[in-house]
Amino acid sequence: MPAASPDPHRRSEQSRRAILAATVELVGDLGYEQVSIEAIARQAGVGKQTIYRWWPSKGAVTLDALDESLDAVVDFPDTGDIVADLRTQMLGVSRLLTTRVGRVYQGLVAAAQSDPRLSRAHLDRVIEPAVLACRRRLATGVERGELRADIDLQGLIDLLYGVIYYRLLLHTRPLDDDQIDAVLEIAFSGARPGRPR
Amino acid sequence: MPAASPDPHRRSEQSRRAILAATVELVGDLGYEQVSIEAIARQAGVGKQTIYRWWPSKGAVTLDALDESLDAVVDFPDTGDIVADLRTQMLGVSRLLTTRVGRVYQGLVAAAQSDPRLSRAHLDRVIEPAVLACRRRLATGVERGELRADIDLQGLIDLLYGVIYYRLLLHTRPLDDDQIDAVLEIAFSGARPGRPR
Amino acid sequence: MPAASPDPHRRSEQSRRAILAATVELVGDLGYEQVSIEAIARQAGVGKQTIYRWWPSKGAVTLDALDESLDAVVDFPDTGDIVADLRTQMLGVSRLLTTRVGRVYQGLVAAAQSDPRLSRAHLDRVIEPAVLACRRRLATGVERGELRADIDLQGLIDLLYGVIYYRLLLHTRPLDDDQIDAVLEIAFSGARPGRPR
Amino acid sequence: MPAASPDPHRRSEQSRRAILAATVELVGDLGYEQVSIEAIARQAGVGKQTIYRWWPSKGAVTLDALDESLDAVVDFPDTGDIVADLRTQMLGVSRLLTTRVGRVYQGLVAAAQSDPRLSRAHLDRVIEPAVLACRRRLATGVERGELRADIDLQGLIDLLYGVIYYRLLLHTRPLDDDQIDAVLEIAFSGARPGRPR
DNA sequence: TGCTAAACGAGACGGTACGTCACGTCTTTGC
DNA sequence: GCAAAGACGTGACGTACCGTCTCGTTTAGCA
Repeated sequence: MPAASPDPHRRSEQSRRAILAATVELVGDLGYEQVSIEAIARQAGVGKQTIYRWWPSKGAVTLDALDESLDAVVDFPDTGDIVADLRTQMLGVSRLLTTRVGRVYQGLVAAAQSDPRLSRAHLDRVIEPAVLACRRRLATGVERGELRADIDLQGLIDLLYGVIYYRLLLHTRPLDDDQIDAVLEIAFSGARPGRPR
Repeated sequence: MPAASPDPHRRSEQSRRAILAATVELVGDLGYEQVSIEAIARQAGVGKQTIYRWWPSKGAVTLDALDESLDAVVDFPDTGDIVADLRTQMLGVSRLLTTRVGRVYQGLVAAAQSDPRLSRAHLDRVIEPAVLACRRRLATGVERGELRADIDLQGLIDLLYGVIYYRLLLHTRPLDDDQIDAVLEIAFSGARPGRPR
Repeated sequence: MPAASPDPHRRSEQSRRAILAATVELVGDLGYEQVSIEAIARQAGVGKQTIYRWWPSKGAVTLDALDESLDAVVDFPDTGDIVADLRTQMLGVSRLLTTRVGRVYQGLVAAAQSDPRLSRAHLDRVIEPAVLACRRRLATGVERGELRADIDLQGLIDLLYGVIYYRLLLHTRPLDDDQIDAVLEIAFSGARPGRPR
Repeated sequence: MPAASPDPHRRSEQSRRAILAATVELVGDLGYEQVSIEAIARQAGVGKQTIYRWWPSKGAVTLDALDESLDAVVDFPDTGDIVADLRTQMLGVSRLLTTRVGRVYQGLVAAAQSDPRLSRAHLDRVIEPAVLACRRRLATGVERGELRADIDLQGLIDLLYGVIYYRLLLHTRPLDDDQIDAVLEIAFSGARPGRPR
């Protein structure tokens, strides 16, 4: 397979990396609002124009910076036990959000509140792939009879991931193991009494 | 008994109202980031210093402005049917967040991402009272045998309200009736098959 | 002749003194521009309104504060030697302007540059009385034959006091004894050669 | 010979000119105190930062603005008649100070009262060159025997220019022809009687 | 001696300008 | 011809004072 042909006056990969790294570092350490594009350029040893040339806004840089840190988490395991697999994945996400990546993500969501294009990009590039992967895993669970066939998959996904966002954005601490268990217990067994377990 | 001595130089209620009203209007119309304190002062016909005298930041003004719009929603009905009552309340919240108040709330949460004191105030003044009211209503449901006695109430609350935040902050449209039904169905009956309904 | 009717609720002499004293102290120490009316009120332990009630501007307060420090200097001695008497008086003025009073005076003149009413008041209350006193002493000198009868008295006064202002306002150090002698030598004997001394 | 390395990012001559022109216009028309840096920036069509980048204060801008208007006046004619030449120059200065330049100069001196660095700059860039030029012309007069050899040149200069400052800063009208003649008469022939003319 | 009205301290108010920071654009120089 | 450097016009930041306007609280003179 031949290498993709590079642009003749191609952008500097080195600058790109430096910018994204500086973004993660600064936003992770100081918080999104406290970081200016000028500061990122300074930290990355790059001219401001080089940022403006390739990204429309600080939020867009942040999204790109985040993107590379998030790839791993989208994968869903499939051990045959749907609840255990969800627990594994949710725990992974919760833990990742405990690190600097969490601060960056908080910043991204904050920025997206006032920037529809950024919000759109966030949905397209982060949320939708994750939801799709989750939905596929849940569908497998339905096929195998682990889940009720009439379940509203979107509702289930919203329920499970809503908790994580709620915790992240309200700055209550991320879910720990027990809390994830409690949430999964309710989601899969229901809150009403009388169900045989 | 002498009358309590009133403050000699008390703050102007008229200015306070004008500032909060201007904040709701501007943030609701233009979005949080697009609104400056100068614009709020201008719109309210007030000096900037009058804002800075009484609030530490734009976020704090926003929280106060929101506070007054939110009082109604905290109340939980008690008709004897816990699921129906939750549906009523969640629908009320979802609908309120469809209005300008929703934009204001998005702004508040965004601001709180970079301002720990504001985040704290948000939790204390908005989240905690709402959660408490919800918990009380759920506790009543447990007493009446409508809910499993061993349920994790906090987990249930996180689950239900997490969905709302998830929708609000990701700018997917707020929950409609059917979606609320689907969420409640899962939360109260569980996703696993085999439960008699 | 009936006594002037005093105000029934007359102004506080104590406050007046405190304000003028605070003005001399602050302006003398920090410089005119660096002192605000709020600072004077603070320093004097007085409400702002008490200043605004009695003076139209900071410059007016400064003029009043100065006025009391300047009374002594207007007096001209008359020992029979016009040059010696002028030397005595000019030296007194120059020395006074070395103290805090000098800084206050600099402030007054600066303020008067942008405030015609203040400039007018300065002329009427400070300059004119001093010039008048000087002119009277010079007239005596003319009568006694110490001065040429055809001399332009105003020109002579301008010349002598112009030097003092020039030094004060350009912040070159005030005239010392020798410099005053040199100036008087020129003014009274002329710069052209050939005059018998 | 290698070219001197030019600054890579040099300042805009156009903005500099616009700022100085706006300063002369505004200060000349409205008075120094009445003009803010914001107004100068507005009038010049320039950002405030561009002023603050290159000047430390309004006074410094004013000094630069003045500087260019003052170059012509420093020159002393030399017709061989020292008194006539001084009359020519003093009249030129007095007339210049009747124009907008006079208002600007009043503002500069006022500002210098509270700003030692500005005062220093004023002395170095305006006063000293003028005094030097005057001293040179007077020295020529001494050499030619027009002036007494033992005259105190600095005292004579202070005397002559003190009058002009006195008039300018006290807002009595600038010297006219006759007044300059009177002053020169005294300075060069003295106030005492008996001198042959 | 108690009443009344001004002057008082305090300080909130609507404003203007301050001097700083960051924005996003533009231009110049160097690799 | 992209990248660094950084000046530019713009505009918001948060602060300091402006001069005006209440507030209660002295404090005098008149009753």
